[in-house]
Amino acid sequence: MAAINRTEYAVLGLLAMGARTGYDIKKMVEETIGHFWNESFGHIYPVLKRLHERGWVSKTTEVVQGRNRNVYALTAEGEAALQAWFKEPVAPTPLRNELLLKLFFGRFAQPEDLIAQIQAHRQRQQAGWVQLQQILDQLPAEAELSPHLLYWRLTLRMGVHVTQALMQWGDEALALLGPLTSDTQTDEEE
Amino acid sequence: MAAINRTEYAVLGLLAMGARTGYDIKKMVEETIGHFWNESFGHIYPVLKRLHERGWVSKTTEVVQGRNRNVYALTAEGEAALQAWFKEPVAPTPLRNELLLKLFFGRFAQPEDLIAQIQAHRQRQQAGWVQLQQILDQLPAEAELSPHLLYWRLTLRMGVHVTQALMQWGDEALALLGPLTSDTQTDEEE
DNA sequence: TGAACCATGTAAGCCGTTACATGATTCG
DNA sequence: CGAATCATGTAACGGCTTACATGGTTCA
Repeated sequence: MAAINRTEYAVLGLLAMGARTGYDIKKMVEETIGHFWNESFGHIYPVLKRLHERGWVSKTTEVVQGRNRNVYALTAEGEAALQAWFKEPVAPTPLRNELLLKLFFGRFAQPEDLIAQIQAHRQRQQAGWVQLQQILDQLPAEAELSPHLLYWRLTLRMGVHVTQALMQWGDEALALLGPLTSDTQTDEEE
Repeated sequence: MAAINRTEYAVLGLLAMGARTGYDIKKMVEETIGHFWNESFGHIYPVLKRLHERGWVSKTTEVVQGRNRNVYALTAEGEAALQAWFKEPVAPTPLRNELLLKLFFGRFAQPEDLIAQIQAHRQRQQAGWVQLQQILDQLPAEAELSPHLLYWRLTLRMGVHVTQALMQWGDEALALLGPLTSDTQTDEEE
């Protein structure tokens, strides 16, 4: 109940950054914050509606070539709400790490399955790392162009740090589980 | 829809580890997997009911001193389902990192607010790190007692790796944002 | 012509939390 | 006696995704 709807702030932020329509917002999510945030149409449109009712965004319906298009923009109230949000502590996200859950119950699994899980995990991190590096390498090209760059780099850097840590953990975990081949599972007294 | 209910597997796993009642499960969540998983009564009881209807757990009602107590246990089908789950790839968690969201829109914030956010984040990580170390230090004492220990250590080690990475990132971020004091915000053309 | 993109929205439904409701026992 | 713990469950509600429904434009 007290849970603040974070989608609202993602939408406000993207409108501040130049998004104009619901469709725009969805596209920008994918192109920019997609590495750590996702939104679906089914949520964006109702949120825009609610934001409008609350007076945080203005709504103008443009008719472009027979088609209707709803153009939204931040109002002063919306801007103030965004400002206030920056002062708000981040809402604790419910913890739910399925890999750790599987691992925690690892004693009931076949070691091969666990090893496969960790290897898959390591590969995902590896792929993510490569992608992050590519984006970071391309960033400086358009530097100075946008005052947002510093902040974008910051978010990417968190990705790099965490991804590296997860790869290192993966190596460590595999080294620890390596000795356990299928024979170890066989001792099943209680 | 295709999204598998992960709570079900958390419940199955905890029953395999000795939990007997809904209350037990909730308590064990807090005592063991609480660092990366949480469950509420309001979800556990319905899940147990569903699991029972599906035949994955057995249900026995004990009457202990006038009180009713529902004791659950894994059935063969439940055990098989748990086994199968270990082979299943982890379901991708919807990404939602509010700190990164705030940071990404950082250009619209007062740098002081962002710095405060990162400092708070760093302190949370620091506290978490200390806690993890304490748990890890106490673990070896009861080593050999439980075949689960290896796996528990693995989950704790991921916490250590990630927490360290987040602290390092925090330091880096603070160093980058430090130069930006309130004067920088003042240039507001556009 | 068909695919991809632009564009908007609703409905169904699960996931999950919080609050509510109840009541016994144990321990300080 | 009162707090903490054991114990079970429901109701309300919000968050969010998926699927459904629709239709125009652009480009290969």
